[in-house]
Amino acid sequence: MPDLPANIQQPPTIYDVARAAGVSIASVSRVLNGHRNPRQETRDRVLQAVAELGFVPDGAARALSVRLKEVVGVVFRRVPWVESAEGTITEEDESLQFTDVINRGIEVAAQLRGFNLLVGSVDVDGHDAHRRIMTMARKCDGLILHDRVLEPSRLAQLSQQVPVVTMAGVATHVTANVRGDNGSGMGALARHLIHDHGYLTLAYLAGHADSPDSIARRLVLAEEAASARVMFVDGPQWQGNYLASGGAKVMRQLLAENAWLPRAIVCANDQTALGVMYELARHGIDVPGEIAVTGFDDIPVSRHVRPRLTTVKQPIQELGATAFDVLRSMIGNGTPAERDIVLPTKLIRRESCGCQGQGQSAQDQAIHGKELEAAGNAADS
Amino acid sequence: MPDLPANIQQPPTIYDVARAAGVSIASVSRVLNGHRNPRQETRDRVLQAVAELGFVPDGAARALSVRLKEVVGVVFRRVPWVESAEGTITEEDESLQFTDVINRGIEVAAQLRGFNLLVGSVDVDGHDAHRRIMTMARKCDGLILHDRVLEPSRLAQLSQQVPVVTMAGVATHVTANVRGDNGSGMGALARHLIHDHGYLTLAYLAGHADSPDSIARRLVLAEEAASARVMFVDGPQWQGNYLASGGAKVMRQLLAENAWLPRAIVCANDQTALGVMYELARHGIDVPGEIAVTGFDDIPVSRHVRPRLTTVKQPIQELGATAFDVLRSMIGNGTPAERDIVLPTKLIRRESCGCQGQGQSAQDQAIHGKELEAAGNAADS
DNA sequence: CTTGCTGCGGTAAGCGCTTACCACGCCAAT
DNA sequence: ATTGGCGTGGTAAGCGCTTACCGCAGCAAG
Repeated sequence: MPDLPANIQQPPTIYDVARAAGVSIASVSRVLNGHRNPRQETRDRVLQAVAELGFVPDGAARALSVRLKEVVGVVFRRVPWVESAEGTITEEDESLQFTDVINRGIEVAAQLRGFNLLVGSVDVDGHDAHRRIMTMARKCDGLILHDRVLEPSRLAQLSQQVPVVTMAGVATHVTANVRGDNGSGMGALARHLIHDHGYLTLAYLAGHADSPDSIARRLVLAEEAASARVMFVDGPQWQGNYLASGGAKVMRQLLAENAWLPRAIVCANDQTALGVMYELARHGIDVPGEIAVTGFDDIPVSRHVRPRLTTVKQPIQELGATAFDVLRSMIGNGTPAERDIVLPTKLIRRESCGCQGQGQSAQDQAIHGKELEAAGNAADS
Repeated sequence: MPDLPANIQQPPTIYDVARAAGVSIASVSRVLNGHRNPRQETRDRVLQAVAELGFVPDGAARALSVRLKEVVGVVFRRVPWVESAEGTITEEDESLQFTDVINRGIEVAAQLRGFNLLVGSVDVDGHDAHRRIMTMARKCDGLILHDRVLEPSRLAQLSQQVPVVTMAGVATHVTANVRGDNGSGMGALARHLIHDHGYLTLAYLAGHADSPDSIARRLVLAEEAASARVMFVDGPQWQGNYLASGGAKVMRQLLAENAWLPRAIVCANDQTALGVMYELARHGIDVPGEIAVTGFDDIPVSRHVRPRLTTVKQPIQELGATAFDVLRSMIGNGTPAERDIVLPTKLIRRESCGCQGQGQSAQDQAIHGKELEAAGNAADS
């Protein structure tokens, strides 16, 4: 059987359609773009030719002409990949997490407006990250940047290529930023730990040292602790990196040197908390009995670990969708209505803080059940 | 403070650079594309102008000119989203799974070759999926299609726009396909259950009825069962949909009508197995004590559930990377070296099949530990 | 001194679209 | 019968690049 290389031939162009329909390329274009110009009879001829040839306009040509690519880009930092003992590649963090969920939110919102999502990742060393991001920028109408993918000093340069929205960063003169409300969320969490549980010693296990989110969360926690006259510790030995490995490493270190430990460890995010719980479990330390642990974000796995993680829920999906909407509003007319968008957060009490969480537990179960059922039905249809 | 709308002005074009450097646009282009033509002195002038203006060539214009966008697309089927009782949106399946891992593999491989990844998803009803995919196709140099995003009859039409590679489908005259080796993997799993564990009754909980993977896996299992004279059941009441919800639903149904159950349930994929175990646990049925359960794929969560899931490992990451490589080879010259690429699979024995798995467990732990450590160190650097 | 290379670099065509501009024919109004 | 308006659709310019083609020096060979 001769496998015809059916794809060496180029797809039809608008000229082919025009010829087939016996009209000019202008008319073809007008029909395709829903102008009211061409009359019905012409329109039909064009449409028929389009159908017969299977014509779809080329994106690049269209983009060049209308100065709109209908593509937005998102850049995130890839977590390191490791060769495991089995010889296969596994990644440090294996669940659908903060970044991934945000990206989904972006994608869904983009689809709604006829945009597609171009994804790019930079790795830890990110030596030529700058160049790669620049190139990517010129393939898009706008860019959404996750935390730590580009030195802030480069932002101005980037944003003169395309509009830029950052996630969990800070707004600048030229870029907008979308984030969760760290203040109210962390405030509620801190008061819960201090007043409801009566914990007298708290530690903050930080995210990246320069992360605005991490800094803001630490600040609020410190303030609440101070005003309640509760002991608060942090510092270099409590420096994590937003990854489970970072949390685990900090705990391993602390445990190894037999350091003093607080009654509750407030982590910069859920990932970190997961790492902490993992390490505590390995050392036979009971959570929350001996040490309470909390997270931030409410990523999906948080309610699947034991004990289930008490955390502050961010509307992760909406964070992404909002970022897209803001970016969209910047494309075309240059300025967004608002430069610093903050979405509400909410304390989610589960067991890792010491709550019995029976009610909560039942609720989660119910949700989970309903969810499975509903999804099952939908998928069957 | 007047926030200068620094981005209403268009980014510089090659003409701006040429003017600034006092040369023609041709020379600028030549310098940027590393031709040996322009002499050092000219080259320097150009480079300086480029740096001063912050010039980066426009992707669309470049694509139009060189007939290469350096973008590949991937389309996957989004799982349904459900309004939960809390009023927030959650998705049926919350972990980084088959599709996601493949996409990462694609993205990483693409980056290596200077390509970017355009992602698009279609939802369950996918009413205008066809049009959306077509449009997307013209924004890319090639397309990778996951299972069930497009009716096979439409494949020919699509592939006359751009080269197409399918995942876990079947190769056609015009498309290539990448998949795991179902035969050897399922064969090993079946023989393990039958000979090592001595189970006498097996059921196959299918994926989508028309999925080549699911069909192939079922076939091999049935053959092994037959040749060992072991009882094998499947059928409509064992029809899942590759989702956890599907597995759970099948079990709920079976349990509700008090149906007879086999000693071991072999699931079409890990997701399904997770759903099955969830439902069995809810009914207090011990896995693997009363019923053994196995999966397929070895997605990351498989080794984090209790009991840990015995499964057949597919090189998921490589599946994606391979798909990209094949697609890349089809871009430009029309035909891939091979149309049906199959990657090896491997039986992974954990506890859900009835193995004690202490050794395996220790190994997993070790890997996990090493992984965390290595990742932590890498991230710190 | 002419001829023929060779290295540089400018001119312009073209990639596949969209759309401003205009030509044309038709009909109502003068 | 001439004119002006309007609906229709063709012509061509332009989007921002790459590159084929060619002209022009400079220099070695005849």
